[in-house]
Amino acid sequence: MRYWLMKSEPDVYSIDDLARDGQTTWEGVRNYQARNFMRDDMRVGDRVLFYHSNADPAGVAGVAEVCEAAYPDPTAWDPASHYFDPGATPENRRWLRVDVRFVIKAPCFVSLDALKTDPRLEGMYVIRKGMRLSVQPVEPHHFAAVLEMAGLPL
DNA sequence: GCCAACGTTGGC
DNA sequence: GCCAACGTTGGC
Repeated sequence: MRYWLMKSEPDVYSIDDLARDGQTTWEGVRNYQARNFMRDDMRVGDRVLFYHSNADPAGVAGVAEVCEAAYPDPTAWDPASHYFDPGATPENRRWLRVDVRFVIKAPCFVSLDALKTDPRLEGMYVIRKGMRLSVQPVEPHHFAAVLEMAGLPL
């Protein structure tokens, strides 16, 4: 099993929205590196740190699980979609999405500041300067440390 | 809302 | 293939 961190703006879709819905489609990824991670390395059952970005505070708000592996994202060739990409067509679909299901909300929200100050998390992608990837792999020992900080069992 | 850091685009 | 211009991300 692999571990991931996925960013969502809570004003758009928060951990509480996922708890309510139980499951969601992770559409709108428009970065090739993030897409390639989903396409090449993300599998059903992988665990995901659900991260609130562009939030006050930003940080890890809960855990999700991949429940459907990467498949084409139809919003890419839908002109009415916010995520429409003129370069994508039904012939060259370009972008992918996955489905994730709710696992648990963190009893203790783990702020970005807390992530930055814990020495166990040295080198974690999300705390690197300028790291904007919305889908990023997480080392198993980093994942375990974040779970502990969140007050969650392994 | 500001703006630094990045990624993408397109002219050449 | 370079690189300037532009758009986006996301912390603050």
